[in-house]
Amino acid sequence: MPATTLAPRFDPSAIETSLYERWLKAGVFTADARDGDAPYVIVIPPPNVTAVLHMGHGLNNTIQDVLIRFERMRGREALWLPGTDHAGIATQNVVERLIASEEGTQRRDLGRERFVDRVWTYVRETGNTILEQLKAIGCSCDWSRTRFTLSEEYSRAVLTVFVDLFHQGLIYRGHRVIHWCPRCLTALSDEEAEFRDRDDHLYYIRYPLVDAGDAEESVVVATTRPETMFGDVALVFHPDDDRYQHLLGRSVRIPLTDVLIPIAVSPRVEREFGTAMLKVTPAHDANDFEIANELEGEYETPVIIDAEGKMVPDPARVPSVIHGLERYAARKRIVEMLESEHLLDKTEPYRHAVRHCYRCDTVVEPRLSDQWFVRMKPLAEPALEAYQRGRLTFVPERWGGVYENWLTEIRDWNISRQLWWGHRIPAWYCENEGCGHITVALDTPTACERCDGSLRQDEDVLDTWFSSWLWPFATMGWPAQTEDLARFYPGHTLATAAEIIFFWVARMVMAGFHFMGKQPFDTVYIHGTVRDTLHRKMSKSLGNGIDPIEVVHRYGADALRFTVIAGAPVGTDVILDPNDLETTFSPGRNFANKLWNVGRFILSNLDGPIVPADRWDPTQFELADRWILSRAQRAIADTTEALERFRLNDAANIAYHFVWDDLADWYVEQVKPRLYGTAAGGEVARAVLSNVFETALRLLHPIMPFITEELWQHLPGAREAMLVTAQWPSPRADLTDEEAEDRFARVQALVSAVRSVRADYSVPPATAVPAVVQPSSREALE
RNA sequence: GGGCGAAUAGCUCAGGGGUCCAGAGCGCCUGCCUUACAAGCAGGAAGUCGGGGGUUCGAAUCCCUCUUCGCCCACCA
Repeated sequence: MPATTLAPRFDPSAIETSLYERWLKAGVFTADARDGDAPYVIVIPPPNVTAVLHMGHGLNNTIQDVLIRFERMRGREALWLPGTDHAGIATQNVVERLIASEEGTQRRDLGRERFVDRVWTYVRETGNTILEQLKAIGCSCDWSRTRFTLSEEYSRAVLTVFVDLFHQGLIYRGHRVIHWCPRCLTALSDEEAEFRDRDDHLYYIRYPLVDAGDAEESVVVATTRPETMFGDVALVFHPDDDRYQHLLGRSVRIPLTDVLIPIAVSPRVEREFGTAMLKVTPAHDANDFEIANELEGEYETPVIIDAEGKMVPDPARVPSVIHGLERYAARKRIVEMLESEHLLDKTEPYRHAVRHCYRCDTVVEPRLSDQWFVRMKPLAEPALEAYQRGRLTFVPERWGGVYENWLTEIRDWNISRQLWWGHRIPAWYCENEGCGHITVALDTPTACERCDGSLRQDEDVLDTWFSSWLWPFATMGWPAQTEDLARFYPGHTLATAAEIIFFWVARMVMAGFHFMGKQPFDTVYIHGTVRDTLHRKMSKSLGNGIDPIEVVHRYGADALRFTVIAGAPVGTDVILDPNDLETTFSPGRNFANKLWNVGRFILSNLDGPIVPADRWDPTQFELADRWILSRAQRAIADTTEALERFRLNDAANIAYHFVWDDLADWYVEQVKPRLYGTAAGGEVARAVLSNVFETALRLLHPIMPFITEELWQHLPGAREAMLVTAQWPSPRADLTDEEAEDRFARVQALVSAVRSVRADYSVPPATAVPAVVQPSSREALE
C-alpha cells in the first residue's frame, strides 16, 4: 500500500531532488521544435553570469515557471529558454576585485588578453551557480537550450547586428559629452547613469570683469561644480534678460587664472535660476556642450578633468596647486582659494539629483569623448506603434505608459564601453595618416577598405544590453534560419521587473521588429519588487536579503513558491521579513503540510477498485458529493481564469481554499462514516474523493510542482504517469450543481454546530452527533 | 519640475457603487495530543476601510482636495 510510505510530516528535502532528476531524465522540459501543439514560449531574463540567486530571481522565475507549467499542462509545446548574461561591467568588476584580493594584481598588470582569460576561467567555474539554483526552486527550463550572451554563436549574432546597423546608417561614431564613470573607467548610457538625490552646495562665484571702468567689477555665477570653471569658455545669459544686456560682448576673467572669456547669450539659460548667468563648460557638461556649439564663433573645449576624475595639470588653465587633485578635493581647495580672494559671493545648501554609476554608485563625470551610438528614433517607431495598436500588452497596464513615454522621448544610445569583458567592437581604424576611414566588418579585415592601409581595431566593447536586446532570437540561432526560430519565434510572455523596461524590454521589441520583422512577445508581465518589512529593496549592501536556497532547505521549494505567488498580487511589491523566515513562509509551509496530510488520508482510503468518472451513476451521489464536485468545477474555472489573467495570487488562493476549506475541512469529514463502513456508499465516496483530489493536484501543480507530483505518484493508476505532463482540467457542466452548493451551506451550518463535540466515526450512525452528516439527515434538511 | 502607485484588523495584504463588501494569512484569546494533519482542529476578540469635501436613494468602492509613504522620468547650471 503506497500510502503507508508517506511520512506523517511533509519533508520536502526527501522528495525534491529525486523528483527533479526524474523530470530531467524523462526530458519533459525539453521543447520539441518539430512536433507538438501550438507553442508557448518564454525567454528567461538572463541573470548575470556571476549572480547568486536572490529573492528577486526567486519571484521572477517562480512566476515564469507557473506560467510555463500551466501552458504545458494545457497541451501547448512549452519552451522556457534559460541562460545567462555576461554582464560587462558587473562581471569585470567582480573579477577585478577577486584578483586584487587574492593575487594582489590589477587588471592592467595582466593585460587585456590574460585578464579576459581570467574572467573566462571565473565564469567557467562559477557561471552555472544560478542556473543550478533555479533547479532547486523547481524551474522547468529547457536546459538543452541554455545560452550565454558571450558564447561564440551568440557573439556572432551581436557582431552581425552591429555591422548591419552600421551599414544601415543606424550606428555612428559621435563626439560629444557622455556619462563617464571615473571608477569603472567607462562610458555609460543614459539609463546606466541613475539619478540620485545629493546634498550639495550652490556656489556663487565672482568672475571679474575685464576693463571695468565703471562701478560694476564682477559678474556672479551660481554653480554646483566650481572645479569645472577652469574649463569655461564663456558666460551666457538669456537674450531677453534686461539685467545683463549691457554686459553683452564684454569679457570676464576666470577666477584664479588669467584666462579671459566672453559674455554671450543663449536661450537655454533659465532666468529664474541662480543669478541667471550661466558658465559654459563644454567639455564637462552635456548641456554646455550644446550651448557652446550654438554660440556664434568658434569655441574650444578645454578638458580640465581627466578620466579618473582628477584635475589636469594644464598650466595655462588650471592653478598648479590643484594639479592632480581628485575632483572633490579640488572643489574644496578651490572654494577656499575663492574665499580668500573674496571671489566667493555666497554659498547655499542645495539638494539636487546627480547621476551615479548604476554598477558602483560613483558620481558620474560628464566627459567629452568619441563613442559609438545607435540612432534610436527609427527603431523606436514600430515598437511604439505595436503598443499603441494594442499588439503589445503590459500587465498591469500602467507600465505601458512608461514604455510609451520612453520610446517617445528616446535619445541615441551610447553602446561603446571602455572595458575588456564583452563583445569587442568590430571596427578598425586606418593607420594611414590622412585616410581616417573606419572599416566595419564581421570578420577581421586585413587592410583598410579604402586605402589598403594597415588597421587597428577599436579597443572598446559593446554595452551588455547591446547583446541582451537580441535575446529572444539570438538564443534561437539567428542569424541562421533555424528550426527553433521558425517554430518558437515570436514568443509570448515576458516576465520581469519594472526597472528594466528601458534597459531591456523596449529594446528587445525594437530589435525584434528590426531584425525579425515581428515583436518578440505579446505580453509583458511586470511584477513587483521584493522588499523587507521597512519596504526597502532587498540588497546585499543592506544585508536585508533572503537566500531562497536557505528557504528551500528549511521549508521546501513549494513553500517558497506558494508564499511568493500568493503574496504577489499584480502590480504590488512583495514584502518579506528577512528576520523571521518562520512566519514569512508559514503560508506556504503550512499549506504544503496540509496538502500532504489530506493526501495521506485520501490515499490511504483508496484501496480497491475506483469507479472512473465516465461510469459514475449520479443517482448514487449524496448532497455532499454533488457539492464537492461542483466546488471542484468552480475551482477549475476560477483558477484557469486567474492564471490566464496573470492573477497568480488569485490562482494560489482559490486552490488553497478549495483544498483546505472545501476538501479537507468539509468533504473529508463528511465522508468518513462512509469510508469507515459505518454508513453505506463507500464506493461512491472513494470515487469522488479520488477524482476531486486529483483535480486539486492538477490545479496546484504549476505553483507547487514537487509535492503535487509526489502525491500524484501514489494515486492508484497514476503511478507511471507524471503530473508534470498531465492535462490541465476543464470544468464539466454536468458536475456543476449550484443547488448543491446552496444547500450544502445549510449542512455545514449544522455540522459546524456539533463539530466541537468529539466525533467518533467508529460508532454506528445511530449515535446522535455524527448522524448529522448521514444521508438520512441530509434528506431531512431538504 | 512632470508622471505613477499606495494608505483597509497588531503585521503583510485581497476586495474596487447595494444583501455574499467589511475579508484572507500570520499574530492574539479560549478549549482540544479527536486514529490525515498541534505546521493541526473547534470557537473568539479585533478595523468609524488615512483626513476633509462632493456625486448618489446608497461609497473602502466614483470625483475633488489635503496629509503621509514609495517609485519613475527630467540638460534650473
